[in-house]
Amino acid sequence: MTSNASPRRDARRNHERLLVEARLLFAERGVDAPLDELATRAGVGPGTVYRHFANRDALIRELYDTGVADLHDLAPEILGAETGWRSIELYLERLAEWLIGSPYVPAVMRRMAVIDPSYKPGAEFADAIAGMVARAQAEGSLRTDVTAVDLSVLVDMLGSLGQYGGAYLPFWRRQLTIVLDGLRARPDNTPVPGDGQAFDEFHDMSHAKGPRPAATQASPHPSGE
Amino acid sequence: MTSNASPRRDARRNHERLLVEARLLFAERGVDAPLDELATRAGVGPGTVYRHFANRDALIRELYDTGVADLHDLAPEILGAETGWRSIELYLERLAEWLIGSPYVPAVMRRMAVIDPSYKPGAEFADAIAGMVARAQAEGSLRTDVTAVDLSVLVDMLGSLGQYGGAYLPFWRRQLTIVLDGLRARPDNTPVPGDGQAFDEFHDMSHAKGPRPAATQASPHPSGE
DNA sequence: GATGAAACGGAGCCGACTCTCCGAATCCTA
DNA sequence: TAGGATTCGGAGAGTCGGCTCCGTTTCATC
Repeated sequence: MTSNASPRRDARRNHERLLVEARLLFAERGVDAPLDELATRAGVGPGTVYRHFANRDALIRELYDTGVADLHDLAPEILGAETGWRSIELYLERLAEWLIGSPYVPAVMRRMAVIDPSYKPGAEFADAIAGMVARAQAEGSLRTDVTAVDLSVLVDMLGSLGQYGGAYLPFWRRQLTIVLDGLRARPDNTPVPGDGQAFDEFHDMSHAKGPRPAATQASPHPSGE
Repeated sequence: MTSNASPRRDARRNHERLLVEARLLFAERGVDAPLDELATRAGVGPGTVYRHFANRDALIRELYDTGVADLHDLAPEILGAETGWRSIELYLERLAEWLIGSPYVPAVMRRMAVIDPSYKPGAEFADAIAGMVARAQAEGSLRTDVTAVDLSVLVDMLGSLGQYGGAYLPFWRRQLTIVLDGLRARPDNTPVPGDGQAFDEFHDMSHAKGPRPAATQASPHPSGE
């Protein structure tokens, strides 16, 4: 919101091209892909990249913001479903579909946590999701031993299939079906072990800076095996 | 198996240290992390890194091989379970646990596909897994509309939680429970949509070079939103 | 169309990373 | 413990990507 004067048409066009190509490039090669290549792909000079985005971090932040805006667009349909169970179905399906179609998102989220850990737009979704879960559980359709965080984690798990590229796109709904069947309230379900997490922890988790090292010990296979 | 002469003790020790630190480093910062930092972390000079691994690709290949060896160690317990269903449980649990504890694996697999797409050790697992699935389905415990590939994909999904770092480690079994409940044969399951994939396709998928671009279009949110 | 302002392109500087080379240090054998 | 071979350490050459600067081009307005 600096000056309300419209930028020139060519500037606006280049800005859009850069965002579009950045999503493709970051999805393919990670958020550290050379920005000179971004320039080439977008058909502009390197200088133009830096005119639009002060540096890589600024570009990542803008991609992050458009992602959050996407989520806001999805919310009404999901939360407004006729039954609580239908909301759950839509939540998993729409969000997983979006994640799979936006494979740059996980890397951008993780990098944002490094750039500015205090930046948490979208925190307002927490209450809505918790309400959705409570509704479906009161209705008797969703098993009562899962939490809103568990659902969000399942969404991320399904979304991780986006890493597998376009070849997998026709198949992820198979896993979605299995997960949804596992979420139904049923007398003979195995109880979910342990306690759920708070929603705050989910933000930190889904934006994890990277795997914490402690878990990785030496492989039992010394070397030349 | 080049020369059977043992390397010097310090050489062997450094080789192990480098592998251990490489797993940590690649998990934290990706497979493109600077090798000079690997040297620092392992407490050796940069020259030593290149004495042990001709280049980054050689290091990645060796990490890949130790991972495949880990899998060979896991196979007997999983395949030798008393019931078909128990095999399925162990397959999901043990492999997911391993993946989560080895967060360098996905990146290393993807990079290996780039380095040498023809290198596919572990292809011999396909028949064993297919047999395990057939056994559990014949037994009536595993739903019949899932394939061996579906299970492998579920393992990768669970394993993707390793990306979330140590903070999540106590929780992934919650999602495992849900998935297992979704895999049980039940009269009122939702049929899994579409056809399953061949196992060959799974190798290419799990080693996907990176998300194929086609799926990522522009966000509907032009820019300054 | 002329004019001023805004945006563009790309050459080039700077810092970071990869990998090499060789004198110094360490290890094994006798 | 002495000798010979192997390995180590780190300085430095070469390369690559991030980012800047400014002459040139494009755009909006009159």
